[in-house]
Amino acid sequence: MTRTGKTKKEVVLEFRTTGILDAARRVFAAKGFHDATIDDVADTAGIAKGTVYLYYPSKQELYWAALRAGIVTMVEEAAREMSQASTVADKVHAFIASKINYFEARKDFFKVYFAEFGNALTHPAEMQRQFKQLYLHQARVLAKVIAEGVRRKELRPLRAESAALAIADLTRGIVVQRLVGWSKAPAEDDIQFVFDLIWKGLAHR
Amino acid sequence: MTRTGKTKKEVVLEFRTTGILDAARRVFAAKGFHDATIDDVADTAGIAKGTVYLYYPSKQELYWAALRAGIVTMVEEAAREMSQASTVADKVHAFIASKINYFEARKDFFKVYFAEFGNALTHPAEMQRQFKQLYLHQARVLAKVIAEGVRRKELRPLRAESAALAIADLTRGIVVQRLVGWSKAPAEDDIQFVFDLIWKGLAHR
Amino acid sequence: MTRTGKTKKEVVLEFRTTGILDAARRVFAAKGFHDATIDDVADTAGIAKGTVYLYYPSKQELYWAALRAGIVTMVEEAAREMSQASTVADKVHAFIASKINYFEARKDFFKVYFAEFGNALTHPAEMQRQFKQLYLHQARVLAKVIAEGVRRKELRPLRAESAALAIADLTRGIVVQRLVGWSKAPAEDDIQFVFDLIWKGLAHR
Amino acid sequence: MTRTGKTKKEVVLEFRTTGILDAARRVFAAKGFHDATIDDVADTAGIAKGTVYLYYPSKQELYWAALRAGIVTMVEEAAREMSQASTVADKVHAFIASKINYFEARKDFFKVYFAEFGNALTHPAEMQRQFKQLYLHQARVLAKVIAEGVRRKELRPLRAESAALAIADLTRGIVVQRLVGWSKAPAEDDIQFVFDLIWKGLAHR
DNA sequence: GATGAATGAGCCTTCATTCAT
DNA sequence: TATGAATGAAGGCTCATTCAT
Repeated sequence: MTRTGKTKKEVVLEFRTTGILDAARRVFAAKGFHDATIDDVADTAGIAKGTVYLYYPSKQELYWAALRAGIVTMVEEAAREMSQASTVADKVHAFIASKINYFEARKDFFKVYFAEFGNALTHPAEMQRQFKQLYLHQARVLAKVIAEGVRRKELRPLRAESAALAIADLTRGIVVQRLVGWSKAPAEDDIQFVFDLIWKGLAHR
Repeated sequence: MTRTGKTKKEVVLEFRTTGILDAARRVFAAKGFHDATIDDVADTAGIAKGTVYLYYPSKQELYWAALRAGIVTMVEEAAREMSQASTVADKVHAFIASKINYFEARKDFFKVYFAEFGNALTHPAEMQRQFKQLYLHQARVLAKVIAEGVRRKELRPLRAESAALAIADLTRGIVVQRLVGWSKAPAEDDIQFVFDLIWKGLAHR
Repeated sequence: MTRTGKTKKEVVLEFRTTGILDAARRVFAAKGFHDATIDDVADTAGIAKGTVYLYYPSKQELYWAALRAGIVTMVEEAAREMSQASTVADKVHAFIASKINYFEARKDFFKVYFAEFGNALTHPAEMQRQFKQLYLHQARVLAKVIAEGVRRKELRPLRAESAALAIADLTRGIVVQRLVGWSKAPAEDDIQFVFDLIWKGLAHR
Repeated sequence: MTRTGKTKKEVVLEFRTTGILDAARRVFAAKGFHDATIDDVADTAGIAKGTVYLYYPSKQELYWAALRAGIVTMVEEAAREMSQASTVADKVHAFIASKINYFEARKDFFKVYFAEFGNALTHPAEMQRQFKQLYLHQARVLAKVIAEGVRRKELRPLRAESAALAIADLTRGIVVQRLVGWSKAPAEDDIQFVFDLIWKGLAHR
């Protein structure tokens, strides 16, 4: 008894979409947006060039779709893991761990994500609302946690939003270090390092 | 009486070089590497397209030269200001202040610098030795300070190199916030915020 | 009781053929041959793209079929109306009136027809025998009438074939004027104008 | 003593412009707008594809430039020759002769001109103001002559504008006949035929 | 040195046509 | 028969780079 709930059309659509997005992620990660060609993506996906255009109307849209797909699940995952933690410390730890682990498993996506970061300043208009919203959303969730911690005196009084973004920066930075090979420590250690650093600061007590 | 010791040839060379680099920085900042054209740069510099090629062999080299010029003075400035500070805390503070102030005064350059950061992962080969060296150099100077502080028990025991890179990440992050307008605080306040955060951490004592 | 003598197959064939041809005429009229797509035609006809190919082997053939269909009935109509007139003058008048009225009622078709006229010189090979034959056929019918009129001294001695083509040109020209709005006169008046002009010439007696 | 009054730049500009326009006319005449490629034009002109774009911003603009160049001189020539004739009959004759002779010497251009005619109805917006103006201008000059003739009772009373357009249609028609080989008569004879037909009409006196 | 006209490789995108279902 | 997803050839246009003046 087929209870997939999906029509065959939907299955094909998802199959293609997934394949193309997957190929796009890999190609964009390897070459960057401009040096990647639709032919590269098509070849990688094992389909013809024109087929890509049946699913995405332009190279730019394909890029955004690939980016969005990764960000959405990243944000979801981080939110989920944070919500499962109870203390402020655990939530901050969960945020850091979630992102490092996510990118550890999706290095290709991280490259695309990180590159888009670099472009954000140059082409702010293109980093459309949706991405900014998505990005700010997770920062805001973290900021709330921090604000709550401050209120409860678990944290020092500080600008919650800026602190949240700082944590995201630190986390991203350590992922880069892992990717370029400057950090060969187990992910667990790096997670602990980042958490420790941001939690206790540099200073000796 | 200062005798520059420069021949006329050298003066012209520097004049052109400066003008082209200046134009390049502005154009690359505004459009990004790929969307910028050599014609844009030439027009901005007020010279002919061919002239650019008399001083830089390719668009890529021009880009790197513009990037390098900015990084070199940034690193020099940071090193100088750190050397003038005496305590570990002051040196860390000097590093942060130096970079925030430098970029505050050179927003165009920061955009180019930041964008290249995004590309670094995608094109590691192109982020040539020199940039990596330059970048790592300043991190290493900071790392030494941190290592020294750890040895003297002024800082908690931690991975000095990673901590140094983390400080650089945090600093860069706050510059971005300032650029996109998420932080409207005076530079002084942001400098203090970053220093404070990294020095004391989040946790309440 | 009329027994059409048509099998169901033939009925379907005609139904599809008519629908496609109808859509083709409208689409080609609106966009021209090159800018029209098979998808446009299929959408307009309310069928799938592939279905068009079940009835016409190529876009070019479809175009010709649409053109031919219109020309055939146009020629038939002109021939019929001319045959019902008795005098030379009436026959010439019938020719003019028939064409102006025909196009008046089928503006879409006229656009396709007129556009093909422009292409005829550029792609003479494509203006296949059939169209040339069709086109020349009606001209020849008219030429015979003129030749007959000349023989009977009802008309001045002149090259009958050229005169026939000239009448066709004049008629086509007035249809264009009506279409672009340069002539807002009732069709009757324009028919009279063309007939009058070609019959009496410019000169005052 | 060089008194060309042209700078070298202007000479080069004109040389290229002429060469490209010439090639464009030939290519568009041979293949039609859509089937002609910029590469075709460049090859015919003996230059590289990119060079075409240094002088014309798009294929469409190049086409219009080629069309305009021909129409302008055609209209000028017709106007000049008409102005040199004194009687109404002579002016009408001059108009017809001028156009037939012009196209006789520029068959390539006529094909482009005639094809554009076919497109005019389908893409009225593209048959920009300038062409319509140019085309109507010559018709209006002729219309004035006719109106004047009507006033002086040299011509029968008739709609001058429509008559002028009719003469243009007849003339264009005979050029087509000559081009496709349906008329092998000397140009002089065809000119006389058209003039005679339009002047006296079909009817025997 | 300085110029800018010329070059031509390269790529996104369209769409007629095919064919498995 | 009907469908529409898939194909891939083709072409307009850009722009880094060259080189004659």
